[in-house]
Amino acid sequence: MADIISIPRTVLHQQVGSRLRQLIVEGHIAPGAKLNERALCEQLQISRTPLREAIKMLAAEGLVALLPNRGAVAAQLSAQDVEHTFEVIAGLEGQSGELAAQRITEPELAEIRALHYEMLAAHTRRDLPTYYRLNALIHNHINAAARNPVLTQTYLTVNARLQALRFRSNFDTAKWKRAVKEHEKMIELLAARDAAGLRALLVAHLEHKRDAVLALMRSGQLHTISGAAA
Amino acid sequence: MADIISIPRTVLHQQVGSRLRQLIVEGHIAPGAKLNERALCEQLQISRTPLREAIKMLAAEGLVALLPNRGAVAAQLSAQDVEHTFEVIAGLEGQSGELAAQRITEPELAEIRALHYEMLAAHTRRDLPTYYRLNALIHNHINAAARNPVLTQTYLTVNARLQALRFRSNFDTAKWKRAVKEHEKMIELLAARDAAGLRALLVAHLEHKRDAVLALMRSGQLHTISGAAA
DNA sequence: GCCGGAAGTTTTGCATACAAAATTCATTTG
DNA sequence: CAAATGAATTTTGTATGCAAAACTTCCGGC
Repeated sequence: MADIISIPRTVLHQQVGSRLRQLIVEGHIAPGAKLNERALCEQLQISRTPLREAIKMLAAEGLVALLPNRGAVAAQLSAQDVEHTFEVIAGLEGQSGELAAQRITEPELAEIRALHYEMLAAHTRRDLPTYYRLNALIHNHINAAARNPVLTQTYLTVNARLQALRFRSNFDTAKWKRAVKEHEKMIELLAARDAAGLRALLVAHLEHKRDAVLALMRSGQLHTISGAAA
Repeated sequence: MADIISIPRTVLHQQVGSRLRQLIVEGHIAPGAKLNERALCEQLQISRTPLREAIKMLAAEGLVALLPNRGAVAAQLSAQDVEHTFEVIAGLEGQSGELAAQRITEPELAEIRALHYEMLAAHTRRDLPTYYRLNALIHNHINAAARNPVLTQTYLTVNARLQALRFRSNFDTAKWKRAVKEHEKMIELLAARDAAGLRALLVAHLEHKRDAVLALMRSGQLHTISGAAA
């Protein structure tokens, strides 16, 4: 019964995996940076075995790239990679919205509405960190309302690669305003149970985000090298 | 669509990962079966280290489940898991079709048409294995025409979980006929560059497949490992 | 006869050891 | 002085060793 609570000590390679994932997604390990096993072993106070197992997991998630006989590096997305990844994310989030519009309950909708108002407050105060936190929360709630753990898991895995770009630090005021507008429309469509409409909106929303990120990349404000991948 | 990068694999854990993936997807390791490290080490003639690293990769892909202090088992999907997974696959393949309709070239379309006629021949001969091979080939070609490696990779990873079900051994004649009809329509929509139409068709196609698989699961006819069935 | 538990065995998880490949660095040579 | 070469060092990849957890077996008690 208490299996949710009674997992205090998980296996080491899982812990290391979570920690590494955090380090990469939060940018403490920059895209393209080499993952030196000895250094990480010392830093995390573990031996190489669980570290290597964790690295292999992150490689399967697409967060690191394995170079034969040369270890692993944090994944570095080219402009094309970013486009492709956003395209997939748009599809996943669009489907998430489509399903959520069909399956969301009134209490869930109310909670999202509340979060939306909190977000408006953050926007008014120009409080970007809080805005981002609430923005992510709203998207997570929509995702949860879709009631499909496989979809959620897939979304989180692919999205982690984009989060590693750390494109949150810059934000254009006009674009911010548009994002807020889009969020307002989102709530309306959810309330109206307009599945197709919400899908379309979310896809458009992601396209705008993609364009913003690509613009940042081109302007060099993102530490990403436009490689010749794929 | 196998990995394009089929350079002679130099790293052992990659080889082991591919082999294990094959064993699970092809049903030689049944869903729910325990992965005994010692036994697999002897069978594959390797030590435990690369084996364990490979198992961690497969766990990240969702092909095996890790039980703390109790090793790993091949993933076993519940009816709900199957529904959720098909839902995601439908979205991915739908998007794949949508993009393919926009991006496919004439030569690619011609090749798919040719494969389609070969498939019709296999259907007429009631040659199920060839039919399946060609069916998979056509879907892979459509996927390739979408020109999004991230989408392809995501699709392959999620789809591998379903392939492990080995639901191909049984096929109803009426359903087979419908599947052929759907494929015919698919080509038409591709030729007409009807992106929305192809998406809708593929989603419906996957829904039918899902229903067939769920019916098989309920009747307990699943997990019957038919031989190579060449 | 069946259940519970303790000793023995197996298996897993982590650490370490060893070998091969890659990188570094100094030296040599044109 | 620059490029090339080769030895020394570092780093990765694989195998093995050891301890803890889980499973098995067998025995005694009810």
